[in-house]
Amino acid sequence: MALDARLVRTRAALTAALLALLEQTAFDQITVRQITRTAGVGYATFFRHYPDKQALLNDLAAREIRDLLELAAPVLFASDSRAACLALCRFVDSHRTLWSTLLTGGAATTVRAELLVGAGRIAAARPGADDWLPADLKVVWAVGGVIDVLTWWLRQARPYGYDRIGEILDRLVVGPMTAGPVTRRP
Amino acid sequence: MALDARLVRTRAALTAALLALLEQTAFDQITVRQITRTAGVGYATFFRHYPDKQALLNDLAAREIRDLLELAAPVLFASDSRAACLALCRFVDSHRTLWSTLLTGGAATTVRAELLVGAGRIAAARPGADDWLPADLKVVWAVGGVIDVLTWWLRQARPYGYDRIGEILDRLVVGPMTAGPVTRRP
Amino acid sequence: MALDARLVRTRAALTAALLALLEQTAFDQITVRQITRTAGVGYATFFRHYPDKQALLNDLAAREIRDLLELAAPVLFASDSRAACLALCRFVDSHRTLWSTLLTGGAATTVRAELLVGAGRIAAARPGADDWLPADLKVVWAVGGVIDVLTWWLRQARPYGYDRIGEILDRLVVGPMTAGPVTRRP
Amino acid sequence: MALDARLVRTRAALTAALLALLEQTAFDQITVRQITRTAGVGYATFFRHYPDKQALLNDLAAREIRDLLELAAPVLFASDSRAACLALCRFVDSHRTLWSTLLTGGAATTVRAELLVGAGRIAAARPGADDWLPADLKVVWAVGGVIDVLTWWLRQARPYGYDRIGEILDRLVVGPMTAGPVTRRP
DNA sequence: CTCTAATCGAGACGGTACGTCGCGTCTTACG
DNA sequence: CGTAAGACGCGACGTACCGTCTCGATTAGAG
Repeated sequence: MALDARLVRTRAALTAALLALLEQTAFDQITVRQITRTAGVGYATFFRHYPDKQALLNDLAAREIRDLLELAAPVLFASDSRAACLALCRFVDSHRTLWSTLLTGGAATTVRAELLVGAGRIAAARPGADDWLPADLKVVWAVGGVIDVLTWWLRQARPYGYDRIGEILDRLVVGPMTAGPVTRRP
Repeated sequence: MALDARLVRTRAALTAALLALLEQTAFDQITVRQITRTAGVGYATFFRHYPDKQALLNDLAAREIRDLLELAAPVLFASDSRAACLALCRFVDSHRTLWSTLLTGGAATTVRAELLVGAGRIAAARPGADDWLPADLKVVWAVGGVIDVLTWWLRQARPYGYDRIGEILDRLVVGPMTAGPVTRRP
Repeated sequence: MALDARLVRTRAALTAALLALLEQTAFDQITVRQITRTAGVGYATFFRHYPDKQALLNDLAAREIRDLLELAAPVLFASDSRAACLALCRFVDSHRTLWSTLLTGGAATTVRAELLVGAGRIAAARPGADDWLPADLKVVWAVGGVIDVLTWWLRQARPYGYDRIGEILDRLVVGPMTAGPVTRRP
Repeated sequence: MALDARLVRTRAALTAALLALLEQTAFDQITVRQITRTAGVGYATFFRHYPDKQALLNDLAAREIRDLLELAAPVLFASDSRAACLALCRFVDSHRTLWSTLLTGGAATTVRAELLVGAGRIAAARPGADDWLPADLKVVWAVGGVIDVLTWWLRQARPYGYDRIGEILDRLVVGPMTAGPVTRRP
């Protein structure tokens, strides 16, 4: 059952190498050779663990995304959306470097797609009330909005506190979905 | 002043070919050879017009994006945001195939980035009131939201009317920026 | 009969340009574009005068070679071979730059072949006595030897006088063909 | 120390392929793709072994030329020049196909240059007596003469025996260098 | 503590696409 | 309305990377 120690070590090295490279370069521009050299691993060894580059990225992202979605799901349906948003931002804040890489680095497209799929699956399981907003647009909207705000946040040099972003998220993303028709400030 | 007729013809052929291919394949997967074959043009000829694949896409996207932004700009600042949203959607609707390709095809990332830059430039020229929402996040948010909704829209098999999407846009994107703090429906 | 004046001018320009370039570069490395630019002539114009690069070189070389052969022929058959050799060298000396280019530049192979053909034709017309040396080898030998010596001569920084080379030619090339079996110096 | 077996096999295949093609085509007209296809080797693989076409030819020629020069050197300096010439011709005769390709095929220019360099190096090591014939001209002359005669020989349909050519070589090339001033047959 | 099988490094290899260059043709705009 | 300029199709170049493969050389973990 327990995996060979070398196996674990090599995969960790590859994952770490990809993350390191993603901080500098777009995913598409990274070559397998760069990854293996950075990881201090033989070139062919890469393919003994992953069928290709994309598989490594997926493996890497999938784990984190699964965790994030467990926190993000309530954002869509929670009764207390503000608390949910705050929890979400606190999670991202505590994995700041990783998520910074995932969202602002070259993997953004993959992560966005992966998140959409995950969120869609969750939403499908909880059919919401019939609404002025189609259900799947709701998902696209929520995921897109969250990613946009988080990406912006993680790009800031002196970042805002997670509580402030949580509040912004709540107002920008959740608000208009639950709120009634637009009402202007006086 | 007038350009050589062959020059115009070739560039048009290349642009059309790329668009055609983008409907089927992700931009990164398209090869220059596919483009030139589709365009009925010699391989090397491509490089006499564009330094590389990306340049052709940029050239193609930049034109449409410029037009779109002239319509989209008011969305951020118009007093009558609903009318602005409707105009925006009507424009996209009347170039449906093209924008469908640009947003749902392989060029999405480029178009998003390009739109962000353009919108950022416009926004910078009009310093808004100091707000609970940072100015650049506002831009990211608005552009991201518009793209997300439009992308979803263009992906629908039997699309909604542009007027309905315009209203959704107004409520989802513009609403929370101009509205006061979240107010729940009773 | 009289050729168009422009025609003559263009051909002269092309010929001169090729010669100029041959001083620096091997013939194979010279491009038609270089030639036309150097000649101050449109690219396509080249092909209105010569079917390709080689044709220009042939045209250029053929004329000089014809002249040279009229002097060189006697070398093979003259009763006074020394005088013939001297005449040959005097001719080359008086066209030193041109022949320097032809023999030490990139056209050497062509010139050698062209000379062989010319000399062969002359030799065929004058069937020599049956000999220990096959007639066609005689031609190859004589032409090769003359070219080798001349090439070496033209490459010298401070060249020998043409009279000295004439004498060397006589001893090296003509001597063994006319002389009896090898006789060593005591 | 021992080279990878695949490496050896591939290089041998490439060398053989080039030789085969050289029998039909001038070196300049041969493409790397022809070579690799003939060798049954991937195109890019060629460049893992040789920086370009010329390098393969050099590699191929250099080996044979080294062997030849070890036999040819005595021609210049041997006391018994006739025996040396015979040995030289016997060597070429026993590698007839290869040398036929090298001298009468498209590689002639390269081989001639390569031979000149090699012979020059050997001659430089043995400063000869001060002579009426400059030392370096002597080398040019000897190498050129040997090549001319051998080339002619190898081109003959029904070739002369190597002994006859050896004698001719001796009389044509060696004779005039060692003999005194020209003496005519009575 | 050994033995054996899994894992590894190294890198050659067949492919495919790249972007460049030169040839020789053929169209075009201009004088 | 003819001609110089140059766009074009073609195809070879040399480079880069992919994913496969074959080598030995460790080296982990079961006996």
